[in-house]
Amino acid sequence: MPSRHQLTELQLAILRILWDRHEATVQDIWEALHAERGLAQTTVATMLSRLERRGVVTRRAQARQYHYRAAVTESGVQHSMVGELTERLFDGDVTALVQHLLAGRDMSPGDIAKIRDMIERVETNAPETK
Amino acid sequence: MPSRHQLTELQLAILRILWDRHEATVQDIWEALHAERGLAQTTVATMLSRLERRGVVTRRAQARQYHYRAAVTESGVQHSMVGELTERLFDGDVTALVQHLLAGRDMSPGDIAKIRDMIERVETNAPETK
DNA sequence: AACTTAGTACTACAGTTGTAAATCTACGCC
DNA sequence: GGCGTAGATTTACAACTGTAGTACTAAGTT
Repeated sequence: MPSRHQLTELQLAILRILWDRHEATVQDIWEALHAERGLAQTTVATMLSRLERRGVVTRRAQARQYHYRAAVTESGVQHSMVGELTERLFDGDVTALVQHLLAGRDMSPGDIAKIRDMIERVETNAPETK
Repeated sequence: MPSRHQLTELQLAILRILWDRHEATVQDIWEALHAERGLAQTTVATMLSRLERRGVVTRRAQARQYHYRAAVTESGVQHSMVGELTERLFDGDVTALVQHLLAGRDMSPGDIAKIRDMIERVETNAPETK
């Protein structure tokens, strides 16, 4: 089990960029973010340093600049954060989470149909997977 | 849309208790929590005061004691927290979240079957709900 | 060799959380 | 009517986050 990731919105925004382009400098990330958020470059740099210290990203110095990479995978983070939420809000019951999604007005009939198809596919391909 | 709830593990633990019993004193909550967490009563009291200040719970004085109630519903919190997570991790795509759940090893075949049934029920009862 | 400059590191600060000790206060009892 | 006490309020503090200004440093430029 990979370590529990507890990441905030801004931290995730940064990670999303790193997942997208595999490697990026403070500049790159600042450019990608500052339109919507109007952050200073130093803010982004500070965040990246802290994430590096925590082991969430890695850096590599090149030509007077750091090049950052995500040290955690997107699906790993999804897994641990969804797991955490399921634990906290639905007492670990994944079906309760899905039930909640189906009951709310968050899904269109199209979405539901899509999920039905996904399930069909899963059950067909691995009907007996323990 | 109800306000965005951003609640931590301990805050949710407290809310879970309030949701369960509708109303509780600091004592009650402390008793329910201290076995697993070993918190001091004042810690619980501090948390409750802060939650009250934030409007997450309400209190009512009675016989030299406060009686607390949740000011937010469980499904409301679920809704906003799941929504937030879906936004942050799956770019708002609920089906991507479900896909993630189906792809991971978080679900047993029984869970999947259960979900299939849920969907069937939803689609049968409200096939044309816009 | 001095100057500019780009980029990093250091410092700072307010707000929140988890944690709890210390203190205040009103009741009920002798 | 003074006193113990149960519960609330106040105060405290370290860690983390978001935010960013300031300082430092090495590279290239003249």
